[in-house]
Amino acid sequence: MEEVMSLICHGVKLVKELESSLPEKPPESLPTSLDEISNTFGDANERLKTLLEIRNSETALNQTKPVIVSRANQMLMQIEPGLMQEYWLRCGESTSFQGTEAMIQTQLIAVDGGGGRTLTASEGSGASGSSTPRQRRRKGEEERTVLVAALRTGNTDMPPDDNHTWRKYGQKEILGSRFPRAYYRCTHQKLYNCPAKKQVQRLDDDPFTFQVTYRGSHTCHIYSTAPTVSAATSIAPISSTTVTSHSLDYAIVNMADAMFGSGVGANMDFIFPFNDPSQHHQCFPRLDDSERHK
DNA sequence: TCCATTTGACCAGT
DNA sequence: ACTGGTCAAATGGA
Repeated sequence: MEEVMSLICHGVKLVKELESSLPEKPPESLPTSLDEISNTFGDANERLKTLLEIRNSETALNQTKPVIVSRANQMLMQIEPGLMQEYWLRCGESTSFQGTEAMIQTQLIAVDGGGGRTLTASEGSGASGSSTPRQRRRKGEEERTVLVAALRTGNTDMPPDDNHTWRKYGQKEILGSRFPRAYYRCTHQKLYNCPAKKQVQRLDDDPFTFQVTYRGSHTCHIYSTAPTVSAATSIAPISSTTVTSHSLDYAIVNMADAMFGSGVGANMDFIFPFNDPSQHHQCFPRLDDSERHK
């Protein structure tokens, strides 16, 4: 891990050097510098992915509860203590910071098949005489569980904004849990038949961490092309296999954006796979009330 | 009036 | 029988 840290640190240093020398730097020398930065971060990224894969497989084998540590934060603090502090200061209390904090997910802790099923119209007739059958969880339905840090400011009861609009449709006391579980569905469920849902629950042993389980994917489209990095940096990547490493990617790009301006992160596409269509959110971003459909 | 949230009840799965 | 997921009526805010 130290190796990865030093690589990231080196990459950050290179970016800083490039930034400071940018005005007088001849354009011909830019590709070399960018290549060097690209290789450094790319190497760190690859090593980090390998490490995290090993770690995740160990977790799965041990069947132990994941340690709730904002690992990316800790790592970055280790790299350069002042860096994170400056990053936070630059971000202040802004939404982007909260989103980033939210995105610093620590582990992909579960992908299971679920136990329920979806009733068909014919078999759902028993639901208290209701004309519409109750939708139950699909067996084998895609499910991604991530841990996100609670907001330290504002309403800490709310899960961090993930740039989607969710409507709460239920809350349950869960046996053995100190905190209730909240159930959300996509606001556009009816309008666009969007099946995306999420469950949010505080962890018993760490009330400042939410366990967020996403089910279904958004079908309410807006992006006809790839979203910009500024969008990507404020939207948590949703993938059953790449959540952890990409979160770190986003965190690092966010830091770069905050440290060096929004352009830097955008220029880091070559390092982090924002161009991967599977990473694109397809749901509408939050709309102002005035813009919301009536 | 519309929309989001709350909350008790219902129901499928185990 | 118990638990978790969902529904839907009631309520409140804009």
